Amino acid sequence: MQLHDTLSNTRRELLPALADDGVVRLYVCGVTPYSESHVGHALHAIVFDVLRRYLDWRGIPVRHVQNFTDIDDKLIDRANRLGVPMSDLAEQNIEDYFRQLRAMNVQPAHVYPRVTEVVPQIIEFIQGLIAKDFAYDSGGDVYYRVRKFGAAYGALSKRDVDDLLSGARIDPTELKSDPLDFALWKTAKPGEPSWESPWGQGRPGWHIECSAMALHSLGEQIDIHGGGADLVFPHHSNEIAQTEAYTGKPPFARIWVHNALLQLSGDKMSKSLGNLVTIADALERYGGDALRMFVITSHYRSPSSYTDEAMDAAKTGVERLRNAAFRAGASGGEVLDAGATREAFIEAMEDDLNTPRALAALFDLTRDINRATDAGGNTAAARATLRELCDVLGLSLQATSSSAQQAAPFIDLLVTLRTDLRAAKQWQLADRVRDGLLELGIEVKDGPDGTVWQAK
RNA sequence: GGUGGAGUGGCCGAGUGGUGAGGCAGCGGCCUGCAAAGCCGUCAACACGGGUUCGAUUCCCGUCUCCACCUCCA
Repeated sequence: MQLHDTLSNTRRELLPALADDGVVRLYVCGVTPYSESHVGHALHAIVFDVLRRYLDWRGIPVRHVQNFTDIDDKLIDRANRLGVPMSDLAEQNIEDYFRQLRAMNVQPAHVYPRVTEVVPQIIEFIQGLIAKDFAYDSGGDVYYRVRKFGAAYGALSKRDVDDLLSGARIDPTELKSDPLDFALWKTAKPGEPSWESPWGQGRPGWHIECSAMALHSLGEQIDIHGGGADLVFPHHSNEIAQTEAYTGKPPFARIWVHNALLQLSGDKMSKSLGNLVTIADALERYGGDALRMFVITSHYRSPSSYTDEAMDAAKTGVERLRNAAFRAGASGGEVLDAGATREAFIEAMEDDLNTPRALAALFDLTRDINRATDAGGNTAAARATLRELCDVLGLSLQATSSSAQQAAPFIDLLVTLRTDLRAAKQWQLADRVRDGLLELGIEVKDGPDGTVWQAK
């Protein structure tokens, strides 16, 4: 499989995996659980879930790690404002996030490390950097010597280290010896959660957290490091600098995979307040499959905009796939072969996870299935393939909500009654039943083999 | 200002030096008691100006516009 690598700006072959055991090591920068997750986080989760699912499906062993940054400035601020412990706030948001991942049919990562679980390892990491003179203690803060790492520091973000100087943040309270240096450890301020360290009470900086968690959950070198494109600089640049300086084993990651960010346009009025759409909003309005369809409709490196029109189209598209995947068909007749679809699907996915093209193959198969079914052909195997490939993309194709499930006996009764009315050519009454059900979100469809219904 | 990316038919969105992407919507037809679903047909694009080429949406140059990053962010 070929994946675009941000560092070399080229496509790289994923296999073979770096480690002897052949397991692809995948580290993805996760969320900071300081507030509700928005659809951008959903896109991120779905993109890497599709990658993970595809590798699983191809029989490629993968170890997927995604962290939670549960020590963080914003987390501290918000917890203080709410008057709750930082850990409670983080826990609450992590629980919500997990629930939403399930609703989006995202397979859990193998490990979800948290910063609070690896503080001793972080301290050890920093000590190692100090021992190699890549870091220095300055009044209880510890900073990383960016200059010492050299020009390689700007490689990922394609920036010249000297150019970075002009943009470097100057905070008078910090005790850096060079403006480019960044904090590995921060002295505790009053009211902040803190941990004991050789440099006094304090807490880790953001960047060192991910380096330490990746190192301790996957090892010194990994195959894929993923995250949002907004993390390229400085977060991932810093990760490379820290980890490679510490281990002395470049490259830290063979392939850097960055998903483009979701635009939240179309809502000009609330621009000032941040026109964020939460995952919960999107799920309630369109459902997990539609959200996922929206994401995989475009390539993960192309920025896309979340709009109602796009979501409506995605939802309708899912229904088209679902209708074909579960369409009743004849068991006799000519057997429809889906082999070409499978090949096209794999070819697209191998090509830097080209989900739009993979999806196009599935829609082609959908048309073939419908056509063959109309012609009395045997599409059972083709439909099974469609369902299988949809599953690789993480589309659940589940039509019926739990509430509709509970009402199923009553709906069945109404539908049976309506069938009797139709047999008696009582069209007006039959239509009243159908219209009434539609208003309740139940769609009734009459086919040659009888009437079926499903929740819209 | 710097770095990177993008401008494709009504909308979303792939891709390619010359062959139909795909989806959603529209239109006409078939099917249906009527619908829905489905099928067939149809419509239409490659920001602008140059250049290379037998031929460019696809390569090169320029212009315009948009976005991201350069500060916390998936």
